[in-house]
Amino acid sequence: MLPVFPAADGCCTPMAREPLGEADAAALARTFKALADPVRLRLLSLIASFEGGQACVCDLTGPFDVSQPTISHHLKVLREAGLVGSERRGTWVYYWVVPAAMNRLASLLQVPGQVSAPPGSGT
Amino acid sequence: MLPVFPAADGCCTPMAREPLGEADAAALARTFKALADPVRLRLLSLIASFEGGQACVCDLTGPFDVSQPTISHHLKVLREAGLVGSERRGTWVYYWVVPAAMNRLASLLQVPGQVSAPPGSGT
DNA sequence: ACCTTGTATCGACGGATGTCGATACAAGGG
DNA sequence: CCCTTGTATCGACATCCGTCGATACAAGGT
Repeated sequence: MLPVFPAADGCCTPMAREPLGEADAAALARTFKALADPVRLRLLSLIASFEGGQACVCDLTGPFDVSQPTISHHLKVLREAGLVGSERRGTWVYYWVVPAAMNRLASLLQVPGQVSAPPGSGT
Repeated sequence: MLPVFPAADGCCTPMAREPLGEADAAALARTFKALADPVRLRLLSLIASFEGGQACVCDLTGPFDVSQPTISHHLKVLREAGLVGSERRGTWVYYWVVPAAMNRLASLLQVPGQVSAPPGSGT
């Protein structure tokens, strides 16, 4: 399984550089599955946007049209994917995003070479 | 639907910066769904790794344990997500990744504040 | 102790998704 | 033309996934 921590600009070989192995692809797919839901994406950006980068579940149930158990489920998915961390503080449970995990994904997606030119041009 | 073209290093506001709207989240989730499969991830990196950045379907069916219709299906998903482009050239159909789309996703995922500290990061 | 509030787990259900074989469509060669 | 090769579509099936209500667990106040 790919390590999650060492996120940096050039930490991970972009997947466009050499073919992904089966195991890596499976692990990566699991992570992207966690991102492949509108509620979870909004949860992530909502948590990250909170002051201090943290939010308790009570802050997160309001903005959504889904039930509290569903929010709890989505938070669990994000946590198990390593995208967020959580901690109980008294009565409340707080969540925060794990920047290293997000940045690692970002660097994996990066396609070197060109950024904003139409495909198939010359080459 | 979010535009796919204008990908650049700092083109799009990272989703960690302000809460994603419902529509944007839905569109983004659709894109990540396309990435949330091991076969599609390997296809993507395999295509990108080919010389010239292009591969015909006949190059892509071999490395996988799934049937040709399944590969064709996955390529369709990637194409409809805007992650790859395709073109028929004689008997064969060629695919290439769309760097702008990949880099846009990468910049959206980026969480500012804790990367690899480029020179002069004031935090 | 009890009750209240916050959060997580459980079981169930409907819809989405990955896979296949069969088959249709596209292009070129005999 | 027909046949061969390359690719896409179709229909069917099993599994996965998001959602819910009910309920269990956690912590603090009275």
